[in-house]
Amino acid sequence: MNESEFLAGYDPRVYPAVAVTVDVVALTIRGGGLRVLLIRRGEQPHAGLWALPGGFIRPGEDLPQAAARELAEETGLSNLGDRVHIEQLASYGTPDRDPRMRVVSISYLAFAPDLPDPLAGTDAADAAWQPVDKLPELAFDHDRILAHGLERARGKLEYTPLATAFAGETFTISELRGVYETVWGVPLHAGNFHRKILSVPGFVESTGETTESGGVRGGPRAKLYRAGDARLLHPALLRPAREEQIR
Amino acid sequence: MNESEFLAGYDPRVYPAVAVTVDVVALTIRGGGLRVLLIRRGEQPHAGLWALPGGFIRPGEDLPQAAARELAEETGLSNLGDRVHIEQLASYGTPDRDPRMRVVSISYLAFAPDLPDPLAGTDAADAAWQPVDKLPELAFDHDRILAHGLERARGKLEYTPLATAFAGETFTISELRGVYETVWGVPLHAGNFHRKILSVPGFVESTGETTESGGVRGGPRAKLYRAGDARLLHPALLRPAREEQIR
DNA sequence: ACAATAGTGTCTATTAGACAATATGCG
DNA sequence: CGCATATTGTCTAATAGACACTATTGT
Repeated sequence: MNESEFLAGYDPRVYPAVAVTVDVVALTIRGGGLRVLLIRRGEQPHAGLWALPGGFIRPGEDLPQAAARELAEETGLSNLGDRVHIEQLASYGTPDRDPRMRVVSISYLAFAPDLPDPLAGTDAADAAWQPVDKLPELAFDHDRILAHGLERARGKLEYTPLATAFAGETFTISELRGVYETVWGVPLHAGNFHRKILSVPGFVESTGETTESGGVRGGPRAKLYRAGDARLLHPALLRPAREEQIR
Repeated sequence: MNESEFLAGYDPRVYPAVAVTVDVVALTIRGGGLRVLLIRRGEQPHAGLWALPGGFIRPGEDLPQAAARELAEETGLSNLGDRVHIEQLASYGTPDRDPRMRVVSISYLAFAPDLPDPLAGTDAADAAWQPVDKLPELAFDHDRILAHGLERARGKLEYTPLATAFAGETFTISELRGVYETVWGVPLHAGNFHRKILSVPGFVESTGETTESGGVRGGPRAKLYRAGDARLLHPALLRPAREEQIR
């Protein structure tokens, strides 16, 4: 190892600057479908394209904190705090993923109940919840990040109670089934689903209340539940076998 | 938003430098137990403490490439390429996790069959495979990263064929069972395990060969298998229920 | 011979899933 | 009234796990 290698290996300050950003894949269920929060970029690069909300981390700011800030700031949705579940997704650092400079992005995955329409934030020309099955072209490598987020979300519904994060404070079993059907994109058997949910310890707990009225097309009032204290579902709710995804 | 906020939000160059490192949690099975590759730091900070192999990313270098390089470089183990499975674990960016400067670390998780002893690399005073249940104090927040890696590894054995990455090119069902027992830390029923493995499509495929001899304490020769083409195990191999881990 | 291990057989409790039945409430 | 929906019941096939058995090989 010569001196320049030594320096290159040991002192990061000889490098061109590396910027660190957070990007947020925020998912919700709206209009009967799964939607992701996108902002339209107001500035170069990729001005005019849609992108995930995100931006540079600030000094002294922890990563999850930066993700929450970007989500709130770029959409005008504040006070999200306790209604949104947020977790780290993955990091992306391919050298040319941003034309300006070396940018490493830490992505976060957020699950939200149906929220108000976002307001375009400070550096966004526009912001909207967009259906994940009818997406515009995305800036940078955000299509890849989003695909990764969707895959993660679908998987986590199986073995965690995360589906409740898409529902309101209280919900019916049918509403919960709607979450699974929407995220997984498959119809589920109402009766078996109902029994299965109630058989998983700690998934949901009864509020003792029922809905005010039956469904719009009739039917009895449904019992209301809130999220239970389980962090893992045991046994898990497995998706119908997907032979093609195994290999 | 005033001008300084504007600048802080838009131009990363006004920030103090952020350094990006990769750290690798490399796991193997040795001496009947699960072990992790640690290096003893030769330099400040935390000189003398054990740490995960890792270091700053280099210009033009992709993140997985950096992880593979650090693993090879800091241990003297080269040509690992095709024998080691490596995947991204998580990222850590708490502001004060490194006393020198703001450092964001992307961690990688590696699974390896039993490899030769590492050689201390260029900036490591020492390097060794150390049992995960008898660890020394670790530098930085590496204990947290390692704990996260172990948790991930244990979980992935359930629904992916990753256990084969701990075995050699070919292996017996008993050896594979040993991997599960070691990583999970629980004994498994030999007969039921055997049947279960063979029932999962694409997990293992027979080589048609058997071991050269029986076990050291007797027994018939075992059939040899190699990893199959499945990427997911279906149905999964679930760990015995862990009531305490659910909530 | 004896002990250890590979591999297979069998039985039972549990579970997933198909299907049915009943009751409630909307139009 | 007629239909959609919530909830519960029943049956069957598949599975996990306990246990047992046979065959093979090292000491």
